[in-house]
Amino acid sequence: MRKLKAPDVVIRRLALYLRILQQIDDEEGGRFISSKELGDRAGVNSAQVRKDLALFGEFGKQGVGYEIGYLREELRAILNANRTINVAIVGVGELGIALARYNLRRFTREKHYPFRLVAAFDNDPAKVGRKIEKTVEIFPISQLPERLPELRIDILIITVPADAAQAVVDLAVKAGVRAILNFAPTKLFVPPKVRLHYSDVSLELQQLAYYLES
Amino acid sequence: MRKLKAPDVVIRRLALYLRILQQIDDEEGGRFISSKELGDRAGVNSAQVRKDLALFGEFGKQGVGYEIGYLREELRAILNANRTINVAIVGVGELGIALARYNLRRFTREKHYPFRLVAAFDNDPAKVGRKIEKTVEIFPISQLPERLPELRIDILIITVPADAAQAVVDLAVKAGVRAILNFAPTKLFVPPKVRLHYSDVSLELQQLAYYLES
DNA sequence: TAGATTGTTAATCGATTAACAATC
DNA sequence: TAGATTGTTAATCGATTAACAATC
Repeated sequence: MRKLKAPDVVIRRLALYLRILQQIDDEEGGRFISSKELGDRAGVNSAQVRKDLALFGEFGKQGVGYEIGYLREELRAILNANRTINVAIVGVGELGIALARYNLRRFTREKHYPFRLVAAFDNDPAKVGRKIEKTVEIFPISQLPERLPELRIDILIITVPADAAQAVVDLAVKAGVRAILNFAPTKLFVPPKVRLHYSDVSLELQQLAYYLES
Repeated sequence: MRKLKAPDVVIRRLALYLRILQQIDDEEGGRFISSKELGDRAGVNSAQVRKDLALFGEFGKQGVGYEIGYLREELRAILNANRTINVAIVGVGELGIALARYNLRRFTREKHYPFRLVAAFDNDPAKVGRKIEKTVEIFPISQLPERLPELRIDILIITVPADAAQAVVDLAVKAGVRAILNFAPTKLFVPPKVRLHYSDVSLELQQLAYYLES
């Protein structure tokens, strides 16, 4: 039901609020936080904090604010951060390996990090069959259709070259993938029910370049 | 002057249009493109394409469309993609190295790729003095203030751990940095004249997780 | 010329912020 | 109680889309 109403930008901010609450809890252990303070830390207006939260329920007390531990758990539930999310990477190049290790390290070290890397895929015969950090097996991309349901992969990270990305995505969509994070610098096409986000470093750089003195 | 009027989201789309035009030019070599077709390829409305471009001039011909080579050069000029942009990376961990190599490779292989990696910075004595791919020297972070002007660094990429990022940024700001791309999963504070963009993988994953079935 | 497409104005849509009664 | 802060409605702001005269 909630999927119907909340805009994407609100979900992004909820994820940010959650991160902030987890940091506060770890470091300070204070009990209540006002929308003003949470907003300041997140860089948004306090009215926006209250409005974002109000889309999902009433979590605060007038005159007091939000109980930090309670709000944190509510946000974890809303964002599915209270269960393990299985992630796989397609494309075991430099970036793929860097992201894999980054993810493995955070999963090992942080008690609440929900993203577990369960597999990697690549077409290079020299890579297939090997493991990343002795734990994550590398499968051929052709095995995506079987492995996706078998390993209960929730999110697929795409780090193959741009000209290979659409074919990978087509295969994954046919196998029923629901969420994709694409690092390839190209637009991809998926059916509406599949969630697709982009992370595009060279587009970011190009955007920043605009603001330099010419 | 142009810095005054164009919203951030327009600049992002201009960078996308430019990428598309460069691809078309490389592959097909057609002469004109309509706002309809460019919009379809970019995933935006044709009126939006025309409005975005109209902020910077009149680049099209009624009844015909936009001459591809001409529009491409105009966009390259607007976005500063027609000159070399010097980039440096602070934080030579997995991600930093992956981004460095990725950038070096594209600079070598693509004739119009404007981003050149000129330096890296890290505090690990085992890394300082070594080079990435035999070309990019690693300096201690303490040398940021001298190297920034000396190497004419335009954009700084931050890949240090979250708890070290603000100190790095403070140092860079004092040394006059103008644009920063931050990969550390934390909010950073900079004066308004400094342009700061974020690339936050775990926030993206958390956002995607929301859309999964609970 | 007739058809197509631009540049731009007007209409719509959605998101952000201000304001305030309710209430802890 | 008095002060503070929520949840929510109303006002504002800005971005997107539709429409169309101008014109290639």
